[in-house]
Amino acid sequence: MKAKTKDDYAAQASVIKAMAHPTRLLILNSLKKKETCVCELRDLVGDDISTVSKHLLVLKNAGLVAARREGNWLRYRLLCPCVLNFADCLAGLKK
Amino acid sequence: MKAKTKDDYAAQASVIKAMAHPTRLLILNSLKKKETCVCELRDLVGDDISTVSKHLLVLKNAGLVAARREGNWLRYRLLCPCVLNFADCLAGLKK
DNA sequence: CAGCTATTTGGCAATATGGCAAAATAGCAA
DNA sequence: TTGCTATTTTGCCATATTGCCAAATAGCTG
Repeated sequence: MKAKTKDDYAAQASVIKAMAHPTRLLILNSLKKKETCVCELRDLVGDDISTVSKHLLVLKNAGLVAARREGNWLRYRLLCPCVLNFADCLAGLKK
Repeated sequence: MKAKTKDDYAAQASVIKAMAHPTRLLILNSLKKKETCVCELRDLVGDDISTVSKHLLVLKNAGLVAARREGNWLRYRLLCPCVLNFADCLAGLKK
């Protein structure tokens, strides 16, 4: 692995920042199991649907998820399952 | 892996948030190579030393680094190298 | 002790973020 | 077209974060 520039770190940090929220981690974990529409995710996390939508936008901009329209529903899916390996690695840290 | 509670996600998110900054990623990568004192890290990142110190505090509170005093110097070291595997996984995402 | 170096802390202004609600948009069906 | 549902966008406000400077602290040496 070569030396990284500040830009490299900024790019990584922006993706990590996208994960750095409890609700978004919950969403990512849920998407690991299956493609899910926004309304299901709203029921899961319990926040206002506009809030859930904003979280999904954050994840989409970070390149972590993608959406596919199916009739009225947008089904989101996880693009990078490796992020959850990381979450598991962290789970071992604190306990 | 069992279902996680909101608290589990909050704990994970707080660690991830600690990583979600370009300067802190740079610091973590540097610490992977060797224990490093604050003044060396200041030269590396180029910010004011108080700013670097605050970043290190964030990392310490997250449980990612620890400090050891050696004379006048505090040498910081990385507690959880696995976090960098994650960063590498992300690096593969964008390119 | 005084004087020095390394580091942390407090305060502050600028900026970013989270979440709610209202308005806007996209697609379906009659 | 109108009406309906699912979703996104926008505006707003409260809160959190960032990074600088100055002051305070911790440990060394003489």
